Amino acid sequence: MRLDKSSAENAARILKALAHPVRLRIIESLIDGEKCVSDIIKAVGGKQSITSQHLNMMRDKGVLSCRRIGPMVYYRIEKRDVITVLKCICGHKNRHN
Amino acid sequence: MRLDKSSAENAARILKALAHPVRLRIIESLIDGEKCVSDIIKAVGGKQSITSQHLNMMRDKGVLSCRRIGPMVYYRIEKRDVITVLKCICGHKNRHN
DNA sequence: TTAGGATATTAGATAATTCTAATATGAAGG
DNA sequence: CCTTCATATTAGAATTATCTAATATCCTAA
Repeated sequence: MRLDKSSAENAARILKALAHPVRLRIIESLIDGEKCVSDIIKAVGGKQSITSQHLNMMRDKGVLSCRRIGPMVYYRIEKRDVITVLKCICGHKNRHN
Repeated sequence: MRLDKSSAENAARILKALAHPVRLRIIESLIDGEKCVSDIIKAVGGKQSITSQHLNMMRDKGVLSCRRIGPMVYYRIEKRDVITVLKCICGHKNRHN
């Protein structure tokens, strides 16, 4: 795999962008396609401001991207690998490894 | 996928356990089998105390496990999924998504 | 042009991580 | 017993993440 210092930092940055329960749920809600912010808020059930901050953070890290259509902003998953990561980690609620 | 609040928290906990460059490198160094602490330290090139703290932290979260043989403690990957996560995230140094 | 809905930004408080340096423990040989 | 090598633990400082609440922006219809 050859994980030199800077690739490790890069990978860690992406993983940090995922490592929050609300952010994971946001990603899950976007698996089947883009959604506008208010729909994301409904899906994850959080406050507007916090959700917006999480969205912004993930966009910064390249995990999500967005486009505006009229007054709404639609977010979608840009780094599709995170879906694999999510599925891989979530298959393990009750298993031991 | 059905990511309820508590599964999301669980998944986030594991991802947090991975989301650090040194910890990723520790995991990489353990892919091909268990290693004692001093060999891990050599492999990742960090300080003894910090490496020990990271090892301990990942053991706490169930990512690693260890056994003592004489004066040495051997760590190994307990949650093999993290290898998939690592490979999946690391394949993307230069790709755009 | 202004009002309202949709989203973003900000500042500051609180909490969690990470690092540092020092000290502690544990095993084994002499 | 002591010493030494291997590892763990600790306390506190420094950094970074998160939440809160308030305010700002952006778009569109009237």
